[in-house]
Formats: sequence, structure tokens, C-alpha cells
Amino acid sequence: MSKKEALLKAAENKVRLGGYSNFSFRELASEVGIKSASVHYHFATKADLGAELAHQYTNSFLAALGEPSELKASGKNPIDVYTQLFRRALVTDKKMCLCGLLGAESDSLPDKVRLEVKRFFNQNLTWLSAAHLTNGEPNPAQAAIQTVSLLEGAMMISKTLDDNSYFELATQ
Amino acid sequence: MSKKEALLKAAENKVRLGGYSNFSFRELASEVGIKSASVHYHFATKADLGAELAHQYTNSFLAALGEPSELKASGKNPIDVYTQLFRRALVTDKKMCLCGLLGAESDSLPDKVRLEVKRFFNQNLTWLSAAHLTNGEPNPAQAAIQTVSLLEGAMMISKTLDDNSYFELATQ
DNA sequence: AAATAACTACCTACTGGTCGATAATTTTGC
DNA sequence: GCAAAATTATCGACCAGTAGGTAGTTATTT
Repeated sequence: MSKKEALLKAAENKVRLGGYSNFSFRELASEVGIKSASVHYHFATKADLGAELAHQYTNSFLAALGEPSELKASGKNPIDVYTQLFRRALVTDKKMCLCGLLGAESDSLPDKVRLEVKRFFNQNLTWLSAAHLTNGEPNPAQAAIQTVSLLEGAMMISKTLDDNSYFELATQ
Repeated sequence: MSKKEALLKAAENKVRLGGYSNFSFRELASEVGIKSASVHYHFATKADLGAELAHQYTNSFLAALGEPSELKASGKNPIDVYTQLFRRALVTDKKMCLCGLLGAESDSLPDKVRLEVKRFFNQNLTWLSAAHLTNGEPNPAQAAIQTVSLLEGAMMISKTLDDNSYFELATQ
């Protein structure tokens, strides 16, 4: 893993625990074994780092999902696959969704970061609409916003109450 | 309004836009017309201020709701009343739910603040369970976590995408 | 020679928090 | 009724620590 990748990974962990202001160049640098000034070589500003982090997070997230039509073709319910991805983030990583956290504080985010968070949710809604459409839902757009809202909310509350059974109950 | 109340109000506005780290003693002080050192007279530490803020927010929120049984008795659906309170926060205040935002970053919060955020959700779940029970829901506890999850999630996404129609679609 | 990736040293701004002092007010004891 | 004591609410000055960011330098690799 390159230093740049290591910096992004370290930043992701911090942001998913406490938001955009929960990481500093000094902390990231010391975690990957360089100096804070060197972080500026890889990312000109903190906003650039945050934006690239959200961008790659979105890409990884969508890549992990696959295509709704292909999931359906292989006998899976794409909504279950989507739910499972959130569950893994909560249960395995024990962390919030990166964009769920950044979205909550989006009013105070630098423009380029906020833009990437918007991209995350727009892409998710597109994916979910397609998924609900293949499931024969009468109103896929509505089902899409309801699915992602429920999952983001249930994740946040389960984290807050430190009890994953709330997530299970909400998604059951 | 006393200086202390003004400080809490100023802090609420900041936190609801960008979380716990989005306010400083200096900012609050200058907004209410005192010096930052004087803020420490009213609140020993930042954590104390944050905890009292979340505590009062929870109390106001529950007071604004009223009792599920009384709402039902006066011909209202308590779940609609609950939804309406969230809608008002989003549409009128144009801000996130204080505890929705703090909950998302609860891993990085001082203990006493996190405790108050937990209290908010525990009280909300109790209220919602009672409300769904009066509505004759077969599984009130499940309906309760689903209701609050959907509302918190829809609020966050509507804020992020800067389009309240997502909230309307999700709650319709 | 140029690009890459790091460094040391430094800057200004801001953070939460502490200190002792100072008025103005309120409470208490005689 | 009044003086002493205590409480309330503020201040300026200061502190150590951290923030993001910059300038100029040094190796290493291409």
C-alpha cells in the first residue's frame, strides 16, 4: 500500500468515527510514518483529501454492489445485497457509513467535499431505483429513498445506542 | 433571554449545522456579546455545555410531542405528529436534528455528551413504541425503530441533496 | 535534467482552559 | 436598618497545544 493509499485509509477510519474534523494532517502523517508537511505533497489541502476520500469511497461502494440486473439474474434480491453491505459496515467495521456522517454535517463542509457526498447519494438512489424496478416495485424512486434512509438512520441509531440489534430489527 | 440561554441557542445552531466541533467558546461568546473566559462561568467545560445542550434539546423535543394517548384521544395519529416535528426541523429550521448529527459522530464525543444523545433515542423509541401500540401495530418496538430511522435518514439525505422533496417522498 | 517523495523549520490562527481581578448584586448576622 | 459576607457575572492576560498551510532543501528514482 502506497503512502497515499495509507493516508486515505487512515483518514477514512477517523472520519467514519467522528466526521470531517476528526482527522488532522499531523495525525494521519504520524500513523503512516511521515511528517505532516509531506501529506501536502499527496493532497494540496484538507478539502482535496476529503473530496478524494469520499470519491473513492463512493466508487468502492458501488463496485462492491455490482449491477442490480446481474444480481437478480443470479437469483439474489439486490435490496438484500444492499442491506448486507450496510450491515457489514456496521458489524464488521464497527463504523458509520462515511457519507452518512459527512452528509449529516454537509452544511459545514468545503464545497468540493460536499459535492462528493451528494454524488454518493445520487448514485445510491439511482442504483436502488433500478434494483426496486427489477423487483417489480410500483414506485421504485420512493422505495429507493426509503431504503437508504432507513439504513442510514438505523445504522446511526445502532451506533449511538451501541446495540446492533436495533439495526436488525429495523431491517427485518 | 439570559446569556446562558443565548449561549445554548447559539451552540445549538452551530452543532445542528456541523456537529460538536463546529462551535468554539470564542464564537459563542462573541455572538452573545461576552468574552470566551466568561463562557466558562456558565459551563465548566465544552463537554458540559454539549451535554446540557443535548439534555435540553431532548426535553423540548418530548414536550413538543405531548403524550401519544392524549394525541390519539383528540383524534390525531401520533406518528403523524412525530413526523411533523421532524419536518418542521428540516423545513423551518433548515437544520439537522441535533441528536441525529451528534449520534453519527457519537464515537468521538465526550462521555457525558454521548450519554445524553443515547437518552434522546431511548426516550424517542419509548414514545414511538407507545404511539404505535395505540395505533394497534402488531410489533410496536419494530415500528418504532423503523419510524425514527427513516426520519433521521431522510432528513440527512434531504439536507445533503438540498432538496426537501426527498423527505416528503420518504415519509409519504 | 526532471519528477517523485520526503524532510526541517516556520508561520499565523485558533483551541479549550486557567488565573486573578473587578464590579454589581444579594444574602446574612447583628 | 445596616454593614459584612457571599454570590453572580463579567473581564483582560495568558498558557500550552493544535490547526492547516508554506518555503526551501535533500535524496532517490526515472
